Amino acid sequence: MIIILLNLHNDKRSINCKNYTNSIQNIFLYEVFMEKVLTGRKENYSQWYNDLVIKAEMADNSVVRGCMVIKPYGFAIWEKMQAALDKMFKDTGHSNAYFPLLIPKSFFSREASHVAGFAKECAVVTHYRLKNDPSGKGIIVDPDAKLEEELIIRPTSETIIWNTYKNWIQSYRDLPILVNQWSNIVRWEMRTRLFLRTAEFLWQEGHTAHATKEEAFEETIKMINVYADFAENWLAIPVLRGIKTASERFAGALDTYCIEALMQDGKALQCGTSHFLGQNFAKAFDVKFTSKEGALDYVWATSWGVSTRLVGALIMAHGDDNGLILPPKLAPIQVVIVPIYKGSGQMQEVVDAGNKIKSKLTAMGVSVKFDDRDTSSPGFKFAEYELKGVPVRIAVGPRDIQNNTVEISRRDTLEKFVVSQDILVDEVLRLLLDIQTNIYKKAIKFREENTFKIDSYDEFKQLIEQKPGFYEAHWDGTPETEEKIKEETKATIRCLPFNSVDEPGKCMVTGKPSSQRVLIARAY
RNA sequence: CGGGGUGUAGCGUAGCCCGGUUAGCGCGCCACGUUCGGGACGUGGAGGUCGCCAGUUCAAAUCUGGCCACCCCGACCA
Repeated sequence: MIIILLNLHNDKRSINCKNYTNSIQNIFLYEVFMEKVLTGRKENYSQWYNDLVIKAEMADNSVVRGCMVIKPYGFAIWEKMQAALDKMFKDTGHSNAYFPLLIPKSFFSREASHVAGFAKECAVVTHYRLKNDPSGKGIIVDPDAKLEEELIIRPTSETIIWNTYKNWIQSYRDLPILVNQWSNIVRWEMRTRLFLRTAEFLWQEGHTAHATKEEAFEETIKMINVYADFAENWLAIPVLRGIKTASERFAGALDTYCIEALMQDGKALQCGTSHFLGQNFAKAFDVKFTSKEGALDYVWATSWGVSTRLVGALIMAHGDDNGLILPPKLAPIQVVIVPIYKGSGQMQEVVDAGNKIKSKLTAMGVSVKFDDRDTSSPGFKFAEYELKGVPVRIAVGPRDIQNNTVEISRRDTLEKFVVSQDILVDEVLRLLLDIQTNIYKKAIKFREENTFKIDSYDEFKQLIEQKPGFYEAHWDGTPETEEKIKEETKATIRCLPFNSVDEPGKCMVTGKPSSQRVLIARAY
């Protein structure tokens, strides 16, 4: 009998087996069936991710290939990220501005490596008008409306910004310029995934101009540290800071710094980058300034950015088979209250109690949703908010009103307990803090358990298949060896981590001398 | 952009191989009633240009061609 049920369960057409399982009163299998809303992480991680993004109502695919619709719940998470980051940028002296979406094509050819890096994935605007198709079939591009100079939809804004900075900067007194912009950009990607890689995405890009190399360098490091701080204290995702190898460097940068995080499937995700641009863009756009001493010199530059990809990071770093697990600091809903009642007689009393709890928590700055919809059952709501990763759930029913209690459940551990309403607010505040640190600790533990020192290339080739994760290995510093590793193992050098100790060794591939271990992983 | 797969109601699908009634089923949705402490139940109901365009045929969800979209695997990337 059990075998039959399991088969039914695995069969996608098993819808009717609900009744069937009921009829033989097999409660256990019934529950297994009901929980089967998401694909399990172990079963198929990328399917789990795709399911979750859709089912938690974060985003949908658009009819336009590679583009996504960010739905209110997903966008609310992004807005919370924006608010936190924006404050951090302001606190470090930056101001927001906005530069245009469209960039003259010629701007891109000014900086040689920049154009080489982005040319392959640019959307181009060639015309400015449509007209009715003379053959009567819809609408066509008007061939008479061809642009003199074609425009590129920004894949990043260095060129348009440095062309503008030229007009802003004459003297050292005009420096530094510390500007950030929140915008969308388009990179015509071959293969896309919601939040992780889409043709259009939202991000912020900081663009700063400095009088000295030292100052620009300091800014580059400062901002990668801001990102690391944000990742760990807000996203609750531990990150490694480091410097990219030449081949992974931003097109047009002298150095690229990054934060790298480990996802639950053992793959690395680059979560933010900060570029030391040297004088490359100043030279390309002829941006010079007169120094205190009266000398004329090119301006020093940085740029740095994080994107809606961070929403994907959040999902993959913390989620479980029941759905999202959101860090309380970024959760659009921190606490959901679910009323439980029998019949309309009890309803009013319970709803009143729920509203009271809501206002008490709201007064303490907690974002609360009281879900008093009469159209779905408590059990349904429990599952729904677990899917959406709401950190704390409070259930109130007649029994609670009688005992002056509530039932609290925390999303990260799924533990449930009953507390007195007298200490409810304190308990919730404590829980929110605890969940924030707990999921961070859990992520650190996961990273520790999946970070390996490796010295043998043969061993590495096997292990990267069996136990994907972060690998620390010696590398001889040549692009040839880097390329070889990439080709043979699909893993890449993610970065040369800041925190790695000086440790003379031998390159695991060539045996040539190496001064430190680098971080190698398969990456998104 | 290369290899593979899939497209039938909002979602999941049967039917397609072998063309022929009114395209079947589950979830969801709507109405009413009973329910409500872990995804409730009953009764009734609505919902489909079978991805799009052409072709073959007396007749196309079904056969042929083209196109589009999505998924998986590669190359490229935040």
